[in-house]
Amino acid sequence: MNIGSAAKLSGLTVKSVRYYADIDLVKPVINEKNGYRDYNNDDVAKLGFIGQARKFNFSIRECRDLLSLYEDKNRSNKEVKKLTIEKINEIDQKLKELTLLRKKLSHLADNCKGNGRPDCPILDELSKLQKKS
Amino acid sequence: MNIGSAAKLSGLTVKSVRYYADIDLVKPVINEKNGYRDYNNDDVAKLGFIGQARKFNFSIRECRDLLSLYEDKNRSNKEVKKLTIEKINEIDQKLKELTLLRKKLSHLADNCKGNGRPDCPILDELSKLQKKS
DNA sequence: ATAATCGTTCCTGTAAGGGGAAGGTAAAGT
DNA sequence: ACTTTACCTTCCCCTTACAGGAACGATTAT
Repeated sequence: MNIGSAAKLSGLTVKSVRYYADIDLVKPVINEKNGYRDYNNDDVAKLGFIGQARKFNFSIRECRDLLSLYEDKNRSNKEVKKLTIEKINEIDQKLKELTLLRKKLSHLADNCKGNGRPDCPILDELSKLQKKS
Repeated sequence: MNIGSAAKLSGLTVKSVRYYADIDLVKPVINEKNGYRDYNNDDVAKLGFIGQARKFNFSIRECRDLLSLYEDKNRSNKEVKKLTIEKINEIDQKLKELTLLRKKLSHLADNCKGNGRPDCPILDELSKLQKKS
């Protein structure tokens, strides 16, 4: 099938599918007659798989790893679980950072009356050169 | 002072300081003799201000806004507070997304034994084409 | 035959700089 | 005075994961 159908079936954009072909992630056969990319059902499954993994925040590099595990029928579920746990840890780290950031920002906001006067504790705070992070 | 000193005093990298000059965020005087950028204390204060705002996750575009408020002695603290609240809301949104993502991922991980066998519920799940997000 | 839709490649842009090359300038050591 | 070292400059490529669009060819529908 052509790229449009493959994109629709896998739930991706044509741009993404073409990009994945460019970076050798999912390489279709090339139709010699017209130069069109020709995708089969297996390719569509891989594309869908990647789409899901991307939704789970896996990078393209990680998708590549997952895909090779996905294609290897003798792979160990240990590696897959390891990748997943690492991703969870990453997310936890990000959550921690964002939570701290939110705390600091709301502290700033709480101290500012927002009453239209020129004095602003937020700007005052931002203008302090801080030596320690 | 030269760019190196300005960078050190403001806690930024030389690359960043030069970049901020390139995008007209903090424009130093140019020394006609040697073409060097010449920063004064006021510039350093602005650079430090930007560095702080960046740490608080404000984008360059937002830093530009904050900076013009910072420089305007008659500004209203209302606008500054508004920007801050918006940033907090953004962070809340991101926190929500990440939390959901974490839940989904740990659900995946929980269902996988990771015992070295080839069957992997994680890959099985990722290979499902999902119609609804 | 013609128009609409689909496909192709190629170029540009995104955010916010990092890395490094090539070359000029200034300060410090000998 | 001379050399080494340190610092400055511009310029270009690299990063992520595509999106947007131009220019042009192929296929399909009217």
